[in-house]
Amino acid sequence: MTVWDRPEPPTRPVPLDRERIVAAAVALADEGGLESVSLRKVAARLNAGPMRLYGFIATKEELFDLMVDEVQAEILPEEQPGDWREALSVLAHRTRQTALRHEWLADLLGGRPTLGPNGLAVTEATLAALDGLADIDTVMRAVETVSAYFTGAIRREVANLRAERATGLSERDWQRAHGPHVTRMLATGRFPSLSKAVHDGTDTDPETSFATGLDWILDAVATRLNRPPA
Amino acid sequence: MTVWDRPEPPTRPVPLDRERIVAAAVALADEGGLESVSLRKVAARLNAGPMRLYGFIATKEELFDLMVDEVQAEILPEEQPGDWREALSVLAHRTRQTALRHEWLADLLGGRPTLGPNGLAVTEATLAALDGLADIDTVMRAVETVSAYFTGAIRREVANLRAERATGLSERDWQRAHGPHVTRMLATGRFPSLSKAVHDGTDTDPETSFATGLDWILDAVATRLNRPPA
DNA sequence: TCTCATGGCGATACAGCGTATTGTTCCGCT
DNA sequence: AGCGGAACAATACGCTGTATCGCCATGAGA
Repeated sequence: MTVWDRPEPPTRPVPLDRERIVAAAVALADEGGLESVSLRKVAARLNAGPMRLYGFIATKEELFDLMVDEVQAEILPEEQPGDWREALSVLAHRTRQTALRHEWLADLLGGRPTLGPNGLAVTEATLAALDGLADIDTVMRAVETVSAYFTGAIRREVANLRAERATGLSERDWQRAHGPHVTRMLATGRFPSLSKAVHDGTDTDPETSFATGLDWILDAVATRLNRPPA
Repeated sequence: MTVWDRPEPPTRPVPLDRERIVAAAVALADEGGLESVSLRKVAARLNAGPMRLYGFIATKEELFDLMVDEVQAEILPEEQPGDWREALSVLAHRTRQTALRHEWLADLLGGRPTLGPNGLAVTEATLAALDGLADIDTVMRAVETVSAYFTGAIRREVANLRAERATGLSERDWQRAHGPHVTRMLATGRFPSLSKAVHDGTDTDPETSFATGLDWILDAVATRLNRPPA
């Protein structure tokens, strides 16, 4: 019985690990959004049956948690910059960029506490930026305020982006884009300030808008630091 | 053939309308969260088949939009208060309270543009509070910043609330509550600032935390107003 | 070297989902 | 009186997350 007679041993299935699973899930989400991530499709990408995944995750939500943690690795900058303000600003902007690269992240951002290694690292980096510049409680308030801001801002930005994509491609022209409905509503005269804003407002690009709001908030933070611990 | 002989006409089904549909959906969501809102269950509450709903909505997402707009009615205060700062503050706090009454709102907040009548009314009220106090673009930046903040803050608050509920009921004790995982991670020494924060930080109640961050931001807004139009 | 237990894995199954399609039934108009 | 059309119900399809079960390859022990 030579080698040639013996059949190859039945190919043991490619071993799986969380890394590969999460990578597949992220790829799917990048291509078709969160809702096109199904355990079946993820498994299929790895030539496995759906049930195989349950050795590594207990629930679909857990997979989402892993996905979030995975892309949070992209948030941390290579090197921490010098002053607290730049550090926070960089973290915020990198979070935004990550969310624009993985739009589904916007759906998950802030939805659950991020306790994974990368999530903790991001939190650590944020806290570290302000470490020693004020009492702990002030620091925490600052961190929470800043991150609440960019969570919300990113979410809205992505939401608007999708809405624009859905109605056609007009970036300008709220009115014509969002269909006659808004136009009609504004015409009722019940929303004078809104009408004025829509009519006269300059169309600021999202990035500057994001940066401006962030700057305001960092200003506010600045005034609470440095102030001696009373 | 008297009335008594004639059988009652076959009970025509109770007429449906969006209001009743949305009310049923909101009730369902209040009881069991967003994920327990299914078209079948909503319809069942109204003694109807699932397909009946499609006369009033085209898609489940539309139902969600209607639900959001419905509860946004709870945000508008009875009377607009005097100064811009209080107006914005009240709107933010009322949004928060609404989200605490309807936790599922946190899942939807900021997820899609709110173009319904109540949504527009809320936007109008927000813009109106600042109307005339600065050039339009500054006003818009302010509105967006403030609402990005409270969107994010509310989301996180609800997320934490759920996490606490899930792990048991300990409000304090991050560590023991979130299980050994966080404890172990902190013990690695890779997150010094975070450890310090968890260890030494006072446990601020969510409402004050929310209010404080909001105040900071309103301070920041204040410094951009009043400043004469250059 | 043979045997048996073990544990990973695939298949199957189930209940539920959103929605398309297809009947059916009744109302109001001509 | 009869008919057109709309409102409504039933059925069906493809998909979902997950529980369960039975198999079979592998490694340990005799």
